[in-house]
Amino acid sequence: MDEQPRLMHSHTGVGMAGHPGLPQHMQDGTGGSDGDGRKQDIGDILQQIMTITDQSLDEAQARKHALNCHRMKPALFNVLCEIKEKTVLSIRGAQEEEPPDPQLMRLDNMLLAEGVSGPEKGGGSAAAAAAAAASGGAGADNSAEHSDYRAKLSQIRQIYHTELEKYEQACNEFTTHVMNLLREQSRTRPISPKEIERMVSIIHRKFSSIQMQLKQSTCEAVMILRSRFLDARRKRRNFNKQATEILNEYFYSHLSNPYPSEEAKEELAKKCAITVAQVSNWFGNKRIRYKKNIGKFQEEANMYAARTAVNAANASSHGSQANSPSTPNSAGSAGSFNMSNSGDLFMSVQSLNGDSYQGAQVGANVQSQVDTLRHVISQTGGYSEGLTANQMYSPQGINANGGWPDAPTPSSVTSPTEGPGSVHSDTSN
DNA sequence: TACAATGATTGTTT
DNA sequence: AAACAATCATTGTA
Repeated sequence: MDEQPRLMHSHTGVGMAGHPGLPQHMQDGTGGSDGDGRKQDIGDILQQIMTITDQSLDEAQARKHALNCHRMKPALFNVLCEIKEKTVLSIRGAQEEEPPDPQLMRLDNMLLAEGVSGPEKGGGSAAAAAAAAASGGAGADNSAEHSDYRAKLSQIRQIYHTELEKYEQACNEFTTHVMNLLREQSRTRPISPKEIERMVSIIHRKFSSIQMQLKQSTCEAVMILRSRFLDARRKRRNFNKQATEILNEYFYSHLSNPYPSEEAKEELAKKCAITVAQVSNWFGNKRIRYKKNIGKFQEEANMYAARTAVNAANASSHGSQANSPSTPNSAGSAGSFNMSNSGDLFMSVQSLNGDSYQGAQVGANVQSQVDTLRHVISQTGGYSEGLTANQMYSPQGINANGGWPDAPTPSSVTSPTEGPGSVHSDTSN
């Protein structure tokens, strides 16, 4: 590729350097035609080359100086530069364009997004927020983990920045060194400023490839950190007792249709201090595990049913005795709704024994009361054995293939009345 | 330490 | 898009 220029360098270099010391017949160009003479000249030149290392520094400097002062030197030098420019640049010109490396851009983007590069504080908190969102956890109880995560991240960040700085410094040092060297040599060797620039850009490219390795390993470290700290599956915490109770109360009081609407989920999430997604997960898990082994959950079901029944009974008796609006817990309308539907409620319960019961056609509040009262009946009637209770629950709640009846969810049918208020009244206490 | 319980994820189905 | 089913990984307990 650059064989030609290199040959030219060495040739001209030797020729020029040896110029002051050449035999006279070479210098005035008279001995060129003589074959024996030429051989002799070449022998002389070789001899000079061989002894070049024996020269003292002063001697070399003197030769250099003589060379620089030669009257033909500037013109000749320019010509050499020109020739070199043409050959070298035309060869290398093609590969000059450097398209932005997509991988490098990807790494840069990721480092920026993770808060490793970019502004210190904003980046860090943004990453932490993103992490919080990704993990889907409640902000309050894993803030400790997040601070731990942030600490580790800033550690990575610090290493990254010191390394990056080191690389940059080394790159600059090396660049200036090479530039000085080239500039120095350019006085005796045909090196144009353009070529120096080119050399610098080559150096920068080399160093940036080293930087890319640094970025890559930093990205890997961040990914490992993320998976370690933020993979919710690894870091899961059981919900606290209260949250579990709230969820279970809702589940067992809506046993025939345990599909909370979006509003209900939001309300539950709020009450349990968890996310809506977690509520959905919980209900998904609960439904499937309940269905898989109803017997196992019998005791739990009875317990929650009894508890909710007491609440329901209290509410009913209060209503019939004084017809008072409601407890402070439940909104006035919800309370009166329950009250006014108490008649329907018992009708529904009566019809429970028949096949005509259609959960979807009954208001959700009524439905929850029905679910509750099933348990009440099972308890007060002395049906404490699992088998009897199973007979109470499963035929209505779960269809032949094991799923819940394909009834519309409360939200689609009764959301105006069901919503947060009803959740509240169902699960309060 | 083994095992059950449990929250989350993933892939499939509806 | 939501639900289901299977599975993973952690937590709690005997």
